[in-house]
Amino acid sequence: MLTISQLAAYAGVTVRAVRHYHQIGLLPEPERDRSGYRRYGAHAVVSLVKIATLADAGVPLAEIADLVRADEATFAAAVGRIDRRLRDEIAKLERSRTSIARLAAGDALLLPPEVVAYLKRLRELGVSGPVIEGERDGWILMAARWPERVRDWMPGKLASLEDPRIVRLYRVLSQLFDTSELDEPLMAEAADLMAALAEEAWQAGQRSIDPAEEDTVPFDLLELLALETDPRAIRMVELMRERGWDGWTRLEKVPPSPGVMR
Amino acid sequence: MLTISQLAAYAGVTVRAVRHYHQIGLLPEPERDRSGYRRYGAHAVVSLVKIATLADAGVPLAEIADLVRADEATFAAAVGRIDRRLRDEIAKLERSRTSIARLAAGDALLLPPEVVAYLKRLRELGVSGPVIEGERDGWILMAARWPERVRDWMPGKLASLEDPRIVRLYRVLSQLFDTSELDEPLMAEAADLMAALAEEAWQAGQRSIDPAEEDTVPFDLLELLALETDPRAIRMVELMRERGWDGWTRLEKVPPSPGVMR
DNA sequence: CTTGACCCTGACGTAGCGTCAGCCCTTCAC
DNA sequence: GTGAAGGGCTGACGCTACGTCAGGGTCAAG
Repeated sequence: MLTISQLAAYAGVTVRAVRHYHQIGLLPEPERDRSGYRRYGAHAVVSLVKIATLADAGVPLAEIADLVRADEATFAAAVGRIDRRLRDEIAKLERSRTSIARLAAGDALLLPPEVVAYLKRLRELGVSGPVIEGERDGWILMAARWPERVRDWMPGKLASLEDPRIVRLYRVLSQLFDTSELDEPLMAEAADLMAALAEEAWQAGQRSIDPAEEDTVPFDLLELLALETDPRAIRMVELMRERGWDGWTRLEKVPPSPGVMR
Repeated sequence: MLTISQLAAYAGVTVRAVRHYHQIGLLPEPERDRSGYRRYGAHAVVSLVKIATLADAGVPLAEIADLVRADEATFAAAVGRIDRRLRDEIAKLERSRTSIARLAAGDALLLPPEVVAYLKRLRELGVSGPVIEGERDGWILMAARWPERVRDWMPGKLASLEDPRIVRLYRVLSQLFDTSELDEPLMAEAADLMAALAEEAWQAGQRSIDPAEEDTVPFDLLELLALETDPRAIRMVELMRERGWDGWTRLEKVPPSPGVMR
């Protein structure tokens, strides 16, 4: 007769595992000796070896009980189920691994490579940290909802960086948001630049996305993000409104007003 | 501002997951509106998208907090750790899958194919169910401790089935244990056969395994298994002892005695 | 005013054990 | 005889990442 630790050692499992199998009724409780210790015979060893082998093969404990005494059909079905489950788990982990691999290459997991390239270009153009972080977070919002569309947009965005006025705008914004001061003349310059660019896009027929059938939530979040990030963004919205534009990141033409927003 | 379900939907997670992230401090609790509802801004969306993306990539939640604001080296190390962990998990599941595949082919998971072939041969020779089950359980015990050695033994075991006396022995045992009667003359025949075979093996120099340096536990369990399985095995041991052999599955020469065992 | 869709907190459940805590039993050396 | 070591016992909490009630409040629409 064996003690619990001898039994466990024979089957290559821990004592705790054996007690667990007792607890869930997978392995019957054996007789106790006069001091209350469990004493195991050869049948218990055979049972435990079977259990341990199946468990090691990835069979859920709940199914092992049925499995060890099932007929052909039940057995085959169970094996099929288990195999499918394992296959799915493996596939999921494989996907995780490729994601992790992309992680090793920087922002690439959260943003499509095109966006990463765009942000890199901004950095090269001397755009400051805070502005780039705002851009990145904004693109994360967009990419979360429209991963494919964002990729389509990027060539245009990248090309627009050839326009010296746009580069100038980014640099002005950099200067604005890199300190904690409120530089009113500089903000006016930024607003003028943005208004001019918006007007040009408007003339060229580039309206904002049709609000009728579009999901505006990402754009709303974009506005919100800017307002949350820096109180000066509120002032910028005001300045734009004075110039006849509503919004900050997605501009709409409105009658110019000198009023306060909200 | 978003409600919790809008936030969750945007990031593609469940409401419960968001609350869980709050609970473990992964995502900061937002302001509440006057009815106690959580209200989220754009920054929360960005944070949650990051968290969800990393979690989906298989990063443990406990590491995500560090990961989203780690320096280069820490980040690379963490990514390396995570990738290794994923690789190991995949490898384990792959092994499980091959095991499961073997399961689909019968006993093959618990016993080496050679033993399965041996048992199949016994069945062909007309050995009855109970005896085969006893054999199988016995081999499970042996294979659990000595998987390799068992495979080496099998060619000899298989060859021994060419000996008509051994086949006869198996058939007598089948007849004996297939009913619940105690057939004394048949038991005597079985004992005579076993004794003769043991004597022959002994003459041929095939001693039992050297008990000095051997692990006898598997053999002890084998004896125990027989005694547990059927009380008539006790009688068989007595009969063998009268013929000068000790044990039942691993025989040792002893002075013949008509006494009772133990 | 009701109805259905949300929101809240709190708490238990999941799988398979690991790991105490607190106590008993046996054995061995001193 | 007496510690100390090395089992064994039960009971209970911990871990992962949430799912799923239960019991109750809130909001918007018909």
